[in-house]
This record gives sequence, C-alpha cells and structure tokens, in this order.
Amino acid sequence: MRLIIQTSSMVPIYEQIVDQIKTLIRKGELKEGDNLPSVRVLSKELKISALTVKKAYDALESEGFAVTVHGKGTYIAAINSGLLLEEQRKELEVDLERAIQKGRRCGIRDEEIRSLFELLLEE
Amino acid sequence: MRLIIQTSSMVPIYEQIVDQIKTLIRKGELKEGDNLPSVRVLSKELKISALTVKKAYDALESEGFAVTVHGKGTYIAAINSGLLLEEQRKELEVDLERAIQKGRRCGIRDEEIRSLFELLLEE
Amino acid sequence: MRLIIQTSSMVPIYEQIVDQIKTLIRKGELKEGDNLPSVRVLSKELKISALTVKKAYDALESEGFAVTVHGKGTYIAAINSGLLLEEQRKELEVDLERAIQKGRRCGIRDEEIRSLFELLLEE
Amino acid sequence: MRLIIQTSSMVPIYEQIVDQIKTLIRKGELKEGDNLPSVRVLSKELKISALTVKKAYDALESEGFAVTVHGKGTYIAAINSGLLLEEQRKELEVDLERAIQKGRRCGIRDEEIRSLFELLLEE
DNA sequence: GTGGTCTAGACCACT
DNA sequence: GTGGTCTAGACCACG
Repeated sequence: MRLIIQTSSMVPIYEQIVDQIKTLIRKGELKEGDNLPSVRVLSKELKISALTVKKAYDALESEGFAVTVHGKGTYIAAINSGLLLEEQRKELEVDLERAIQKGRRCGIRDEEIRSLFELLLEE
Repeated sequence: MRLIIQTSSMVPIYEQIVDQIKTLIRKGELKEGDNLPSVRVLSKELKISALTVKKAYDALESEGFAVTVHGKGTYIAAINSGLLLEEQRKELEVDLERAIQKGRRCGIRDEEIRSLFELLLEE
Repeated sequence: MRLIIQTSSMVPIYEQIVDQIKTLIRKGELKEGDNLPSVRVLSKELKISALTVKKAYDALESEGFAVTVHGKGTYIAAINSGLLLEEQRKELEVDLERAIQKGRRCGIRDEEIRSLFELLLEE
Repeated sequence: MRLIIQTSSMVPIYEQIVDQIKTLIRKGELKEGDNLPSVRVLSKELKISALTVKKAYDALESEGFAVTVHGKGTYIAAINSGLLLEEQRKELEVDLERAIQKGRRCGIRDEEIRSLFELLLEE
C-alpha cells in the first residue's frame, strides 16, 4: 500500500490518509478483511507521528470503513463501494461549488469561470 | 460601501471582506485615496468582531491594496486594477485546479466532473 | 459545570468526560446553545491534557451532541434527550449482561447472583 | 478438560480461560496435582495464540492456583475451594456494584435497574 | 481569546 | 508484536 503525504498542503495529514485509503477501497485495491499496516509501521514509513495515523484509522472506523481489533490490527470492513463513490462525488461538488462562489464574489462572469474550467480540464 | 457577509459559509469572514473590497476596487467603485470605513464602524455594521475587520484591512495592506495612516484611517492605495483582475483569476484557477485534481485522484471521470460543474454553475 | 475525573479508573478520561456531559444534557443542566468550557480552560481545571479534553469534545460532536465553531468555542447541539436516555440504558444493559455472564461462567447460580444484586441495590 | 472461548466477547481471552479453570477447580473437576494441558496443545485446541494461554497460566500461578514445573508442565496447586468461591463472588459483586453505580450516575431509577436486571437474568 | 493539527515519547492491555 | 490512552508543548488559523 502506497500513500503520498504532502505536509505543505493545507489538508490535514490524517485526512489525506483517510481520503487515499477510501479511494483504494473504492478502486478495489483494498478489500474486506485486508489488513491495514500497523499504526507504528505506517507512521515510520510516512515519517509522521503514530498518533496522526491512529487518528486517521479512528476516523475510518467511525465512518464504518475499518474495524480494529485490540492487539491484532486494523482491517478493512465490509462496505458498499457504491456509497463510497457517492460520498466522494459529494465532496467534489462542495469544492467546485465553493470555487464558483468565490469567483462570482470577485465579480468574474460565469462564462469566464466556465472557460477557465474547460481550459484546466483539458490540460 | 456595501459588503455581504455569510457567517454560515466555510469561507473565513475576513477573507470575504478582502475579496469584496478587491472587487470594488477592480470595478472602480473604490479608487485611490478613498477612505475605507473605520474598523469600529464596519464591525458594527456587519455585526462582527472589530478584530476580524482589522485582520481584513491588514491583509489588504500587506497585499498593497490599502494603506493605514495612524490616527486617521485606512485608504485605498494606487493600484493597477488590471493586475488585480489577473490576480483574482489566478486564485480561481488554483481552486478549480485543486478540485479537478481531487476528483481525478478519486477516479471520477472528466465527463462527470464537467457535468457536475455545469449543474452547479446553472443553479 | 462540575466534572469529576478518576484517573485510577480503567475508564478512559475522555470517556468519563463524554459520559458526564451527556448526563448533564439529559438532566437539563446543559441545554441547546450552551457554551462548553474551552478546551484549555477545562484541561487546566481538571489538570489533564488539552488533547484529552479535545478528544472528548470531538466524540460528542461526532455523536451529534455538540457543535464546535472554529475560533469561538464548543456548544451543545439540539438533541432529543429521550434518545439520549435510551442510549444510556443500553449501556447499563451491556454492563449488567456482562456481569451476569461472568457469574454464570464461574458456576454461580442465578439465585445467588440475584440475591447479591438485591443486596447491593439496597445499600 | 473443555473450555469455551468467545473471541467476539469483550472479555479478554486469557481472562475467560482463567475464570473457567477456576470454576473447574471449585467444582472439583480439577484437583490438586492434576496436569493442565500444555500451552501448545491448549492453544491448538482453542485455536488461539500460545502466548495467550501462557498468560492465563501465568495468572493462575501468580494467584496460587497452579504451579509450573520447568520442562514438565503446569499442575493444579493445593487450594481451599471454599475460598475460591468466595473470591469469585467478590469479583461478581464488584462488577454488579460498578454497573449499578453507573446507572445511578446517569439518573436511572433503581426500579428500572432492577427490572432490566431481571429481564437479562431470565433470558 | 478560541479550536485544529502535529510531535515524540510514555505506559498500559491484549495477542 | 498489536492497539489504546495520555502528556506537554508546539505552531497555525480564526475571531
């Protein structure tokens, strides 16, 4: 399992971990029953605090994507990957909405916003 | 000068103020030498903390859009409004770019991203 | 607001805080919109780490009992206190069930368990 | 010797072993000098880690219910089974007491606690 | 002032 | 080895 962390980003590290693991689940690279790396192992691998990894795993568990067994480890739970996709689309929607609002607040016309978007999408 | 603040928004209040004042400058409704409302007056008008207004004015000053004269008030600085527009478009570009990247990282197809964008733009 | 922490207990500190705040809500001593003490203030008052208090508040928020506003504080959310009571009864049920199971596993007869229970209840 | 382990239970596996062996002693099914199954054998039989069995035997030894002879095995020690019963009842008492206290702390009336208890006992 | 995140290391319980 | 909890203090963003 390969995760990429950007410490410079404004997105919290633990959230980056959560996002990427969710994506791995959705893509089928992580399946029900798979063992996630131990908190300590992953923290060393990513060169971050064990507590930060723990926080990510806790979040995954509280959202129902993982279960942890004391003394044994953390495992991928049974999930409806369709629901997961829906959730991720929702997040994208929020981000796009926010960008559009910001553009409008700055007085940029919708046409300009659209052409900028199309330009970026084609790159 | 009329500003609109949404406290429920995820965008920080001070940033909303900065954005809107920049837009007023770009549109020519605020010109070099114009006096911005005092921190106290604006904070009462918008029913927010004076510190928040101060933070917005500080941000404008550090970006070169305003100058504060101790004991007198805050004034609009001399600016090339063309450059301002360019700057605001740049910010929008960064936000859109980031949203698109995130969507792709989650495996969402470009077509889906586009249709979501169009949907939001038309609302 | 007065909370009592037992560090010697096997129950995690943050869970003790969560339990007690839930109880205060159920009893009506904390109502919708009430301001919880700030993380730092409560941590000093209870002489524990601020992170531990934060963890308790996070748990309350994820369960829907509180909402926190960045830079402002943590507040009691609108809750159906009936549901809260139901939840707490559920916990009691689990604890009693566990005790009964343990007694039986040790070969203690139900009558003995009952008489012990009655004795304790009357103290 | 037949032991029943519930891995899904919240009670630690090693504790389940300890409890059940104590009960077998109290009932007279295990007597002074009897040979307990070897760590390896029992761990295979119960499909659990050998370390877990070892921990249970260690606990029994430290409480004086068993003695381990290096290279030979683990044997039941001489015990007053009456005292054992007393000890197990004491543990049950502590658990019940704790559950009752917790219920009361949450404001649940004694009658409710009792009816819940009776319900569980009859299941 | 507030909350949000992160660190580095500690101690404990369970396997 | 594993996860669970806690500390003491740091830096950041928001009001």
